[in-house]
Amino acid sequence: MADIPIDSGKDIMSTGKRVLVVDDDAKTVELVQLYLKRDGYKVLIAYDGNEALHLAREAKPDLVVLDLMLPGVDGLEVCRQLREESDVPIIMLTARTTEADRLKGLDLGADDYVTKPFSPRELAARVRAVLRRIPEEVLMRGPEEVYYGKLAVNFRKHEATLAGTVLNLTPIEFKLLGILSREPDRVFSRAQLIEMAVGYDFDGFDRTVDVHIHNVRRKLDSVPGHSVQIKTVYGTGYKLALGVSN
Amino acid sequence: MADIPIDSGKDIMSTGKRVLVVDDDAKTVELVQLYLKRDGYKVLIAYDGNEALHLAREAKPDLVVLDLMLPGVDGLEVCRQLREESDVPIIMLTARTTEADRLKGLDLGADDYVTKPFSPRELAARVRAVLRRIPEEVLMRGPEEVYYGKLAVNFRKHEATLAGTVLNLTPIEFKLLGILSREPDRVFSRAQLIEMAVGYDFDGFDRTVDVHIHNVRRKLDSVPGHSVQIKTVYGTGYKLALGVSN
DNA sequence: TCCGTCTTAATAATTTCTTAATAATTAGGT
DNA sequence: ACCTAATTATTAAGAAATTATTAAGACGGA
Repeated sequence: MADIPIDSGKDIMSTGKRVLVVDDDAKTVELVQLYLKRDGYKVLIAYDGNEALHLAREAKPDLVVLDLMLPGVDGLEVCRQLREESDVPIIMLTARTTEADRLKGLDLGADDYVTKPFSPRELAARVRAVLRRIPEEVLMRGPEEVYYGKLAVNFRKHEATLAGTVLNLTPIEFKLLGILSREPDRVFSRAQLIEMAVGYDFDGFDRTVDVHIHNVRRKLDSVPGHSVQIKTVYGTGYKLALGVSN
Repeated sequence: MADIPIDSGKDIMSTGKRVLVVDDDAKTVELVQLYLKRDGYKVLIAYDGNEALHLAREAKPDLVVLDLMLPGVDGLEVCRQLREESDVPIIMLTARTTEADRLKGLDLGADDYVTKPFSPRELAARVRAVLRRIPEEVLMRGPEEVYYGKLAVNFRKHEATLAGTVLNLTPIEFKLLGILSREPDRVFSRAQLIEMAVGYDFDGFDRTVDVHIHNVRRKLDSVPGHSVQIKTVYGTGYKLALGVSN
């Protein structure tokens, strides 16, 4: 097999997100743990419902893999409790596959299902899928580096330079400039920019973009003798353009 | 215009929009269906390309979720066909496809894509996101740029040029000129123009258009050596026409 | 804890929209 | 041609909407 995992996941690795695995079967847990660790996640383990709830409150994991069949507090109950306390994504492990069961899980806020018996590979892929809120493809597709005026944006190095000077951009700033650079002159709405740079599930406020754009502009302007600028299109959004040299 | 919530996703529920899901894998379809239904959409299902095209023509869905790997007619082909017939937004489901495949899909007019395996919750969120920005992109659909005489209106750049000179138009002015340019020589009433350029719920009075038209004319006239003009049709409205060069 | 980043909120600055008043033009009847 | 009523053009000012800027708090990671 192509031994390159479906989505390279390497970006996620570095983030070291925490995944809480809840299952009373030690063997299952071990197997899952192995695969998740290989993907670079930190794995927390709970063998029953109470432990799960406790750990979830303590460690605030980024995702919970939850078996429905648990000793003590039932899996569905755990799910409901978790939902009351946070928005942490939940992947349910279940042997039962009736429509009713699925619906129940959905109503309780599960993000995805994996039915037992499952392949740990599949589970790992689903974990990546749930945690992958911003498709890295958005930034990684297309050429490795794009140029516009004296601006160069290198996506492999994750680095932008203007007239040879390295711009010290934060992650969001880099994504914004990357998006704009890919299609200079095209206008992007704030909603589009937010979605592509922050994530489709961002539930904040459009105007956050303004601040990021402002900061990118500030950094662009700190480099003298170029003409790349982010233009405001009143009532619509922003676009990258060449203006008067500064 | 305050207290109407700006649409935090799930408000769309009440609209009951129709989503066509095209995939040959019954399990995938079922899962997607569950999540979309929970969000209040009416879900139509097709298991192959022909069925999909048929249903799309029949039911005119508001959005299509389209798997690329289909038996019979290929997903890309379905995408292309759909695009020829309508502007319905398309979200593509791609398994591990090559870069080339994805770009192809986007070139064919897909609005977004999700790679398998995906979290159904993510898909639901994307559906909301795409449907949310339809109104703002309504002008973007159709041709990216239209020409009339020496006038060019580019919707992607949100920029109009006359004889190569950029016209500095306000949002409403741009929309007005865009509407007129799409169908030169056709007369539009003030009510039509107001509705299309300002909004369905404008509660002001018709004559406001006159001022905007006046301003567009002024900006057109500031460019010498062309012949594009907005003509007044007494008692009826305005239209775009070619007149004597100025 | 310290540091960098993100988000939000408040306020300032800017641009655009609408209205209203007046002038100019048109159409139609005489 | 002339007169009149209706329609449109022009202008400027105040209102409204959008964007810029700044700073403070939240949050997570070294």
